[in-house]
Amino acid sequence: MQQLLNHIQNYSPLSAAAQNALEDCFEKVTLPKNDFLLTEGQICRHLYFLESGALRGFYNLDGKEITHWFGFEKDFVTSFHSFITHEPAVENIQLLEGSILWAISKETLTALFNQYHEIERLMRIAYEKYYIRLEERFVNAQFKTASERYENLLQQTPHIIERVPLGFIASYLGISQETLSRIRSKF
Amino acid sequence: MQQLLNHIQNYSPLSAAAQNALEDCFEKVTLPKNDFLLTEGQICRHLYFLESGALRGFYNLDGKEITHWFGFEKDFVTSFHSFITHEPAVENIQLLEGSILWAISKETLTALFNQYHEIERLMRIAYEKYYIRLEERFVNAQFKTASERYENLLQQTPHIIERVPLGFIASYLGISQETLSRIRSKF
DNA sequence: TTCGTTTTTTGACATTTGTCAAAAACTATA
DNA sequence: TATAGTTTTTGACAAATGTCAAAAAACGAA
Repeated sequence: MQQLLNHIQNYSPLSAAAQNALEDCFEKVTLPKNDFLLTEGQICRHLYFLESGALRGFYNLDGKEITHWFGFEKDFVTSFHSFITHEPAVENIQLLEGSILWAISKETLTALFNQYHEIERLMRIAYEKYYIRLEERFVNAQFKTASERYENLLQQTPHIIERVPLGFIASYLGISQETLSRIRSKF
Repeated sequence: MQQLLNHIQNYSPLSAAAQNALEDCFEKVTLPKNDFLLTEGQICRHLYFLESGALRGFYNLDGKEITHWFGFEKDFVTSFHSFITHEPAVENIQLLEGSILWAISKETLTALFNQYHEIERLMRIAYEKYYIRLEERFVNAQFKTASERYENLLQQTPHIIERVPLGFIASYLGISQETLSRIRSKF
């Protein structure tokens, strides 16, 4: 929990009262490897902070699992579309490692926003960060070649390669596993 | 200006005081076709609301212009990365049509956030909307074929095709102009 | 309208990436 | 350490998309 409070105060400082309120409202969740945090069709009603561990978001397309994002330590994770719109999620969230998470429901978070301007500010800033992170992934996906995307990954988030099977990484990069394997053999 | 106030109150209601503050802080900008709102290397210090007209964001890669987004009526536009991080923009923003915009500087906006919780809330909600919009574009870019992306565009934002040259649309979809032309000939 | 410019389409070919099947390498565990 | 299961690599070929050059069409100003 302290890790969560420390982390978010990199975004914006919090009063003691707001910190206490957050402590009261987040609930600890411990899950083993391969468990699901969410399965498609459910409405995702929680935002999670990943204290330790790793997970992936994936959806099914023509019988194949398409992994489109990963979460690691200090990431906020949720099925954003479902969480924001209250529509059923199209994706699954599955643990890649045994993990410790802190969960807060949308209702509780909304109540905190009403009570503490500073918490809503935090969220506004978090969205900024996540927006530009996504924007970068978008540009990579749309305008870079498969090799460039892999090299980017090597340079910017090498920890992913060490912790995640290559099959998941291939679809994270938007290429087939075979192509990824061939790219890797050229180094 | 009234259009701006109406539009954002779809997100979240505003007190009269907040509305007046916004009215005082946004400045009207009128620009002719082909003018630049921003050129690469500049720090983008403003957020704009596009009341009427159209524009594009593009950057240069190997001598080619890569258009990666468009803005139309009722869109908030800025170079998000630059606006958020205060780093020089890698992109240019150019008017596709003569346009009317409302501009607010980041400093002024920050001051409004401090004064009006409800305005910061509005921004938090706006980021939510823009986040899931971008997420959808990302999934399209990474996991859909060129034809699927074009069909998507036809169904979801047909106005783009009517108002923007095909060359820009091709790079918006992440394909070459020739490929786009061939896809179109199949309908 | 006509001329010059810009935009869009078409053709020929090259390159990248995907698919399917099989082999090889790795991992966990009995 | 032997074995079954999983993950990764390799090969052969197919499909999608890109590139370059030229033709055709559309557009705008005089």
